[in-house]
Amino acid sequence: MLKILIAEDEEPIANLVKINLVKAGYECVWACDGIRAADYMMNYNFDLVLLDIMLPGIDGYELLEYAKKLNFPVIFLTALGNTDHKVKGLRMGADDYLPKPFDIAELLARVEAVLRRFHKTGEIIEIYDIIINEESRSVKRGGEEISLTMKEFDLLLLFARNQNIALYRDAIYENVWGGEYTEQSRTVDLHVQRLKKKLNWEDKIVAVYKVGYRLNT
Amino acid sequence: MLKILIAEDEEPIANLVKINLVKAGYECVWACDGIRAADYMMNYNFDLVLLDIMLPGIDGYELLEYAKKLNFPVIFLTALGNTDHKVKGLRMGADDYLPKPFDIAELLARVEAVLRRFHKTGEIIEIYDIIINEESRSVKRGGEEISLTMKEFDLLLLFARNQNIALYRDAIYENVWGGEYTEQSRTVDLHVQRLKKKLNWEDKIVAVYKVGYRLNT
DNA sequence: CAATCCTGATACAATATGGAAACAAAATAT
DNA sequence: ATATTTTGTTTCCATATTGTATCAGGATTG
Repeated sequence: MLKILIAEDEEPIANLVKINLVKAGYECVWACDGIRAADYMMNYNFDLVLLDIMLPGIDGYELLEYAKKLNFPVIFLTALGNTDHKVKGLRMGADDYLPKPFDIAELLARVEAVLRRFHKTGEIIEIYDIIINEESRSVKRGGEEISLTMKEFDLLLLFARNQNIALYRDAIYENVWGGEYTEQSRTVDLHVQRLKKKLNWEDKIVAVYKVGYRLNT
Repeated sequence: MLKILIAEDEEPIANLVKINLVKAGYECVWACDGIRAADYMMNYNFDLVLLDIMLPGIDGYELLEYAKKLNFPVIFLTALGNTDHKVKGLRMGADDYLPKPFDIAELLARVEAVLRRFHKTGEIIEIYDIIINEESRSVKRGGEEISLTMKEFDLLLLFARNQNIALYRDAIYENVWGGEYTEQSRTVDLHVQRLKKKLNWEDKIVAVYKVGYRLNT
């Protein structure tokens, strides 16, 4: 799930933002001053930072610089009409800004736009203790990469997208291999077995008699 | 020189914008209606399009779509307060918007920001202990310059902009070399190897079997 | 419960791939 | 013009991957 840091001192605004972002499916953390914001950035990984430029504690521009150094995209919030702030912020590498008071629909649109721009939206699927990253074609368990071959990865992706659904062999074959499935080929079986072994999922991907396989979650 | 298309029917506004952009060092072309704008886009290459959404001739959203298809970044101009337009435009892939009447300083800042975002202008990227300076086309590690050839640098830039993403060989080839990728060419592999060796990144740029390569960060 | 049909496991063969080195061609500098 | 650097092709080779064959053990069905 995508994680957003809200650095904003006015609690009502922060709450409004948080409620709407959570509703839209993001995980939110609120920092009510500059110190806390810096602290969070130091210790956690965020996909986006919403930064009020007039924050008590630390200068907003310093925080902006810090966020950029950590490669967090930043949308900063500022009072309407204060062109100086807008301009300076954008010059310093903020990825967007939002003038207060803002429209929630606009906030969401901008958040989405920035996340898309930063490739944060590529599909990432978590199943049990495994994280599948489609863009990087990598699979990790507790930070450790599990090396899969191309077919194995495609197969896993198929299962991940069809959890708890019994997949027919011919469907699997056509999805992963692309050609026509011939009855007596054991290719699918073999690859499923190899995948199961690599992931230690002997009990999670199960054979469905006369049909194919299913990933239980 | 960077080339900007101004699609705007009100001549005074168009002029104001043009004068200021030219002063800032951009080359400008003015299109006073949708037909002309589409015509220009078809025949010339722009680094940015400023698009008034309420243009006579062709629907602004259609033009937006067309510009995105041609990979031109778009900032669209709209009357203040019209959130619907803002949101719809951003959702449709506009890269920014500017509410009219706008401040010239803000216009310039947004233009710069979008151009920067689209790599139309110099950029500095840090990865591990390496600093990549796009403008000077130099790469440094702890103050020491690492001398890369042109292709190596372009390749590194591509990886730097797509960290943790598995890049297909054909995509790499088309990005760096520009032509059509032929299956049996080992050019990409060779240059990746040379780059890895020069940077001591044997473990950071990894081969993704049957796909291409990926820079892990 | 037995006959039959699946699936799991293993071994092995074939194939494709990426790393490395050598070399040739083209571009650039001297 | 010559030397040097950069770029791209070719070739070889170890190795990863993929697919087939085979057999043994289970599940299913009547």
